[in-house]
Amino acid sequence: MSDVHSDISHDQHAVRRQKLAELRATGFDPFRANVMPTHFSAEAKALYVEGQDNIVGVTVAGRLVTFRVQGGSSFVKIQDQQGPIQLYFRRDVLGEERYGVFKKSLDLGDIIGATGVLFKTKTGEITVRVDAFTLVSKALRPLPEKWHGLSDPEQVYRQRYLDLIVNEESRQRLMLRSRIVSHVRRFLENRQFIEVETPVLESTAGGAAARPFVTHHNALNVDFFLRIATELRLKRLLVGGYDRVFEIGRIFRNEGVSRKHNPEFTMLEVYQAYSDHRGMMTLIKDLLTSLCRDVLGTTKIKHPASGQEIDFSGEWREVNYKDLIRAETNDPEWFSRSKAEKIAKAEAMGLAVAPTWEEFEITNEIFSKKIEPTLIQPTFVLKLPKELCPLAKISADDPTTIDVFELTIGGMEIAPAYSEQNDPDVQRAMFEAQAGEEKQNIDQDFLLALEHGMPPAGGMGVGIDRLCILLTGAESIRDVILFPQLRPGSA
RNA sequence: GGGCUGGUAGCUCAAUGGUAGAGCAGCGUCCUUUUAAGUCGUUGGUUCCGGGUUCGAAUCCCGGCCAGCCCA
Repeated sequence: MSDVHSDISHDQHAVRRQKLAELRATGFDPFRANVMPTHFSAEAKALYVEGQDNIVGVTVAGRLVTFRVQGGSSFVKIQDQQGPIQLYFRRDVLGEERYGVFKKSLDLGDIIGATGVLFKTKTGEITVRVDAFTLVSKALRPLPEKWHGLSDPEQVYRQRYLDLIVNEESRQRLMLRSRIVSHVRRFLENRQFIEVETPVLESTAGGAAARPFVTHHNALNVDFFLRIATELRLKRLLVGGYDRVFEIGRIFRNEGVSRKHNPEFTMLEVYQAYSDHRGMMTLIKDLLTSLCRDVLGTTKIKHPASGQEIDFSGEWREVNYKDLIRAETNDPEWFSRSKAEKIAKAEAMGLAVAPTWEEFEITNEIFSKKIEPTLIQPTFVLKLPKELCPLAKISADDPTTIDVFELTIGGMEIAPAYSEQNDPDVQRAMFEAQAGEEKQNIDQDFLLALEHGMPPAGGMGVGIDRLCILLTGAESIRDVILFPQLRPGSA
């Protein structure tokens, strides 16, 4: 090309558009073409019979991710949902014209279908020798580099599709999340739990202590809150006679983002009539060990933050909240100390506490900052102070604590569970104590439901995102959420 | 919200006040079992945005945007 100004070889977008235009000029439009694959990549490879080359025919389809041309024969790889499969193109099989189209019109990133027969290369890779191929989508933008992949975290999150194409680790990790959620569903369904869906838009946001998002319904002209928990809805279903019920639902909390927090996240809540928090301990242990066994294939997983190995087999530690506090403060009389003494000790331990804090908040600061991060192996923390969970039953042997556990693994709270409060009068009193001046925020309709009688029940919440962090060895919640929340910006 | 770090070619990264480079990708050759294929040649830049200092700024200063980490 003699005209310097028309040289577009440096502009990959323009080059690809030109290739598309040239294809269309021959009467072929890839965006009007399609292919009917007979197998996914892994399925196709599984059909190969050792020593039986060029017998089994398949049609596969996927994105071109490697491209190695060597004269009259070429190896490429395409990738589908199940991973990559190698294709082998030969000039003497395809003919001069089609082989020319293959070499000149296709680019990395294009989506193609190919029909051919399976064989094994001399290096032992099961490969499709291509008899025919079709371009079914032209990629007008180049893929990120094949070796280093895509590592800019901003682009990984904003353009997750690129991350999924080029970073095998991300693809596997996010696939694993789908399998984890699927397993949780099957596990609970096998135990007669019923999956339900409850409203995201609520007129009072209850069931947890968190700041809600507010939105507006135009036709009704009222504000709604996005739910911060599914608890109060699911308990209404216990009243309604659904004895075992669960929801895997998106929860919204209007708080900061961090390695462990996304403003919208997924929570499993499970309620089982005639059970209690001890029953929930058995349930969560069975659930997690079956997840390890059936999905991960191991009961020992690496915990990158601590360098330890978390072992899900064997007995799980059970320890009372108050005992952990007494040990950490080295003070058997901690719970009878004055507020001033508690503040002084907490500050001596390097914690920032404000004089306006309640005593249980000071104590809980010690738990969440000093103790929780050290609980790497699966640990049931039992008998929490009653102020921390106003929806649980008071312990029979200690009226300052409640019948709950918090399952902590890898230094993270994974699952709190309660013996659910079903006394409507006690529940009302606890709501009122918690609400203080904000009595209008009390969910009166929930209290009405309790007055109709709720069976005794165990209930549990499981943070699915945190569970996935743990089971996939991820370092951030953003790595187990397909599209994590970011500030609006252009990709 | 505060502190620290970063933003340079499509991607991964160099260039520490003096002509912005490399690898991969792209473009043009050679090559019929490759595995980050190889080979010869070659194009490509609003250095995140806006000001300022300077003879001269990717680099120093101020402001802003976005991201990551830590803290609240």
